[in-house]
Amino acid sequence: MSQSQLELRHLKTLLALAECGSVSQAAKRVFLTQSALSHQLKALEDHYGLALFERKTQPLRFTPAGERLLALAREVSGLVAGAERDMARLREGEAGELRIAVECHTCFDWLMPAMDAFRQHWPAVELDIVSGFHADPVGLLLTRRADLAICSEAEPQDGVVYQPLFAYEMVLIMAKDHPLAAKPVWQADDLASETLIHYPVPDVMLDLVRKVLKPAGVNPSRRTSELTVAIIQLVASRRGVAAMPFWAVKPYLDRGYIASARIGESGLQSELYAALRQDDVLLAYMRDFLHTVREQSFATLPGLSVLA
Amino acid sequence: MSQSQLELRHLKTLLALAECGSVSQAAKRVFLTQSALSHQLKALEDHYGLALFERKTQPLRFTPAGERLLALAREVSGLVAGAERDMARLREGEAGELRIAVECHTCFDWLMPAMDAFRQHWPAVELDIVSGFHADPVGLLLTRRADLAICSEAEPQDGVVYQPLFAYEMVLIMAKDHPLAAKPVWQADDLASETLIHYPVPDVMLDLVRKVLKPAGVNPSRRTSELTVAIIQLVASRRGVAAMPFWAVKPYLDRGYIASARIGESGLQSELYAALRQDDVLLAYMRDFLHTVREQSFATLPGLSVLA
DNA sequence: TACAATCATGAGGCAATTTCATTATTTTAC
DNA sequence: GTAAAATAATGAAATTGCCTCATGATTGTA
Repeated sequence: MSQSQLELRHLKTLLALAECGSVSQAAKRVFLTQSALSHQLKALEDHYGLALFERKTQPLRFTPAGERLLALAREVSGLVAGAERDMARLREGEAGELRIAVECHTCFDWLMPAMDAFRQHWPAVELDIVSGFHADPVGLLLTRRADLAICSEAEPQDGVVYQPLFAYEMVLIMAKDHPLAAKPVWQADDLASETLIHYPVPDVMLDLVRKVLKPAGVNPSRRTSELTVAIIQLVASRRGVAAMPFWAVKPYLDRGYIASARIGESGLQSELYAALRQDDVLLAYMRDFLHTVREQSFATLPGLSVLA
Repeated sequence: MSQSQLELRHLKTLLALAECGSVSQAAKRVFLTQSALSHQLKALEDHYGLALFERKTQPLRFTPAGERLLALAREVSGLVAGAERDMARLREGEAGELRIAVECHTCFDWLMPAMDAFRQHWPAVELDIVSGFHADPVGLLLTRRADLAICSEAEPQDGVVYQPLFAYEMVLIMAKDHPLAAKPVWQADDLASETLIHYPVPDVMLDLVRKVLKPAGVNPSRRTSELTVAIIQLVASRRGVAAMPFWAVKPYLDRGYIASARIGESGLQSELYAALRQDDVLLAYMRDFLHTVREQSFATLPGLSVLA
């Protein structure tokens, strides 16, 4: 019967729990085991003599007591984050440079809000996006034309460190009245007679082509577009199909504009890493930026999962 | 090299540190050893890579980094306290009864502000003071005419529990031009030819008489007054001397209205306890009231010390 | 200068938290 | 409806981290 008092650790757990809707998912978010969180939550409930949430539902529902503690967690976590930023600035100064190289188009969806938040917190750090879509963003790091690169693979390289951001599933989208719209899982062959719509980037940067179509020897006809919304429009108008992150198309799926399918039996998983120069890993504003990206993304994008 | 993150425990330590001005005093306030706090603070400084305060001064001075964390602590502690009150209300309900029996006049100095704060937090609890100064306030508890008694000794009694509040020193006050005004320590004999001014209560409730004068067989002439300010006036006008809590007379000492002396070599220590019925010990509003009293008193009264 | 008070430090003990392994329960799929 | 999968609870073992103890260093004071 542990009688330990409330700690910030507990509040962080509650926040993760509210965002994930399940104990096991929340456990991944705070890098602990499901068991640890189960014990921790039970200890909290014992401490206050109150149930904090109903376990029999999915996603779980908080009780009024749970809601109250959750409200505290929300109030406190912002204050703590602000104080810790100030501590970092006191240690390392206010200024710095953060030029970001981006390799994927959809990244902008989550990058922009994160950059906006970051600008508020670190007004003296020069924040930039390195223009163009480079096939080798990591090269830009070493030649000091960028300070941070967003990439989908962590290829070991001297002097470069990869920090996991998050993982998500790429889904195939098609018109609602597409003949195969009801098929929940598509295989490479199903795409043989389709038109594939994608961003105008080299094939190596298209996971669907590189990981699925090429290995299967399937080569559908192509069409490109720069803008996500334009691709959605083309798909809805039966001009072809496209592979998109689930979180990018969920709003359109919910409104019934298009249909979606899983790619391959176990789905096409995508991962995102931030690459930094080894020397910059400990920079406070760098760490804070990555933290902001993760926080914001998990809070706003549906279907994300934690990346080791 | 501990890398543990910030916890509420650390913030509480910083608050105690700011109020006490020394690590060892703060340690008593949070019921830990000086060593524990020293380790804890060092861990914090290591964690942020910043000094939090200068140890070479008395009272210690916070660095800007320390001030920043202290500010966080102040913001957060209020929020946490509020949430924990709400949790208690959720568990036990809003209402209750809290009738307080008081045995000493000066208690009102700290009791009133505490009661005001409490009323804000527990509007549905009936808060009262049991009128008159009873020689046996604990009796009122058992006959259910009071729910809490303030007393200066913890005499064991069935069904009654004593909770320590705080300890302080009683000092002798006299006119500034009193012949013995420069004497730093008075003994019982020094009072033989004085007039002792005190509240109109039985001798057993006067620590000076019971613990010092009676054992020494000294019996000075007396004069009584109901009001603290009136007693101060009489003392300043050379009508006699009085024994008062240090914290009650400090403002007058600072302004030079009167002089003070220690009573006996090691001073006359007074203690205050709250007596409750055993059954009420776990009542949330009761615990919160006692907590409020301690917090408020330590924050506003000078020279208090912790009571085991 | 010595003494008292305060603070720092390292080692050791202990308790709180985490993990592991397993069982119970709920949800999903067929 | 049952089987399989996912999720949560539980107890025991292990680890981690915190606190205390004992002692030495430092600061302020008579």
